[in-house]
Amino acid sequence: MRYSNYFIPTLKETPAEAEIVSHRLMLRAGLIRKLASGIYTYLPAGLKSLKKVENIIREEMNRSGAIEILMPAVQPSELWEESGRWDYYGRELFRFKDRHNRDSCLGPTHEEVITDLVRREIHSYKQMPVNLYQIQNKFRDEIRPRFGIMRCREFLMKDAYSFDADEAGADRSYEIMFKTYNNIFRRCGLKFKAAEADTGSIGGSFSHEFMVLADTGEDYIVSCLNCDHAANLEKAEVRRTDDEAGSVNEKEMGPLEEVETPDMKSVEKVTAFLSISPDQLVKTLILKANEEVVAALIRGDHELNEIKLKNMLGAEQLELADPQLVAEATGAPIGFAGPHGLTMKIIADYAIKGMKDFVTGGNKKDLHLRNVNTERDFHVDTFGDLRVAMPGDSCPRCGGEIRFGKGIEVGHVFKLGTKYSETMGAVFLDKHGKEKPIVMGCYGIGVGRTVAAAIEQNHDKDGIIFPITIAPFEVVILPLQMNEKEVIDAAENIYREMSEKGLDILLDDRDLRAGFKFKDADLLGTPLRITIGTRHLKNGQIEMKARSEEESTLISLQDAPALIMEKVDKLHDSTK
RNA sequence: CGGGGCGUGGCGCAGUCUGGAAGCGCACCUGCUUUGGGAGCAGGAUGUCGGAGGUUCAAAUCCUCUCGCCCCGACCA
Repeated sequence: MRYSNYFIPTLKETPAEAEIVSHRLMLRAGLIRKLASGIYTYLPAGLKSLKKVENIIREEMNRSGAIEILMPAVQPSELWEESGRWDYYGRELFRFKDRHNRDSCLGPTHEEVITDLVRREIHSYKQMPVNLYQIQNKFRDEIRPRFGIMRCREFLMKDAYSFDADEAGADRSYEIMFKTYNNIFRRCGLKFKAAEADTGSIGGSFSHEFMVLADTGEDYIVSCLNCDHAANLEKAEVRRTDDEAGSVNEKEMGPLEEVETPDMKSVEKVTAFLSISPDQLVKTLILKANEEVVAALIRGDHELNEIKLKNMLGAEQLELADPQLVAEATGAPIGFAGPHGLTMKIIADYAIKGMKDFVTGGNKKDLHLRNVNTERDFHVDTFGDLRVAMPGDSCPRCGGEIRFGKGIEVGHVFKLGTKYSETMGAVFLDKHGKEKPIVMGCYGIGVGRTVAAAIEQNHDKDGIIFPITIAPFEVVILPLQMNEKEVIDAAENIYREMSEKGLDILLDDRDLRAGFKFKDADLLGTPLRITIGTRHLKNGQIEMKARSEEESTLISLQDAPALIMEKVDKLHDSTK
């Protein structure tokens, strides 16, 4: 491609709206432009990068045996009402009415459409397993779009859906996708982790998120330094320790006593006043799960993980009770709730189990209780893993040291089970002629987000450092003196010869100063730069420099094609 | 939806408090010089000051309403 005939509008200054590095660089390098909040145009170079990711995905999906289809973005409300998600998905669904006043929406995901297709077409175990995927724009009316291409309202996504006759088959399909995703992200040149995750509004029995490790990520992940376990913080299990197991001998317990704690509503204030440490206090949180009021007990220095509680209760909605409800339920204002004397269901974190003579609220204004003990003073309905994992905890699998980090979710694989096939009646006949629901899985990849994540992970002060597999161009040629015939000829020859060998090359044939071309080349992040200038050309030499390396090397004009090819191959090898 | 901030030439901003000729840098156009890390000089073009209404002799500036964008939070593959 000749720069003079192409369109890469770079910016010297950063637009004020861009906060994170990938957003800034994508705007500055002329890859994207915004149309409205969370709605972006891909400019030519941005689109090339997007297409390269798309092609890697397509190749690996096809290799795994998955089959490409294309479903409509416009979907009728009936299907969503059938699955129950017309209401459940909520405000995030872009809805509209057509001219006949029929309710419709723009697809944020395609479980309903694919399940509808499959229930019409698949009737026998002989037709499975099958995995159908598409690469298509998705629409989600995000509460708050942000970070440029990272969280948008319209975005390109690869979504795949697997269909199996039984659980074992579904597990195999999941496993194949898991491996395929590893191949895809490795080929994109990313450093990533597969983390255990919550299934959220997609539902299903288990899932993994593919997280690109980056400080600007929106998710927290916990990973083990010893084994390959990793999990999203909202899912991360807490390893139970031995002292949580033991029961406490009643004879050793101190007598329950009331203590005045005027206006002390926080853990800090109460513990400071009573000269105890936070792990000797138990917080009592009042929550509303669907319509039921429940109490959750958490040690003072721990934090409730609402998702764990939500899953344990099997609740669709869970929220902290408002002050009025807390007063009704406990008889005291917020800050003085305690389990003693409560009538509602009480759920306690495992850490409570081994505690003895702890402090709780007294269910009365300005009152706390000392020497509280489970069983003697109140009954716990269920113990469970309810708290957020924190530094100092150990790996739930191997007990190793765990590390906290941030990540960008670029892919998500779910084992759906029969959630959709049952509600939507996607059934088949097995070997014995018995009717069964199809066992499903679904697998998404954010294509644009993958490009943004790659930039988050690969950049420096001068611009992007694209992995060669997803760079808009593999090589950029900079002829520095556009008024010198020799320079132009050399550039044109290399350009022609390398293009014929199939390389993706940008020839910067603009009549600009050298500095300008260098700056633009660094910004766009093309992995390999060939500089041709009078300075070295008079010795028959040109300059070759990898964007990711500090040093450039002089090579002879004659050897250039072979050496460039060799270097390009080497850069590609690093993603294999 | 709650909190905070911002809308002035293509981009980045000053001017708004305290009303009185719309400015600066970059980009753009012309000419000359320059030419290996975002050139210099000279000249030039470019504005519904987000929009509507109001106050005033006079509004980018004050008042009311409204639209859009960004950040934090709640929410969310």
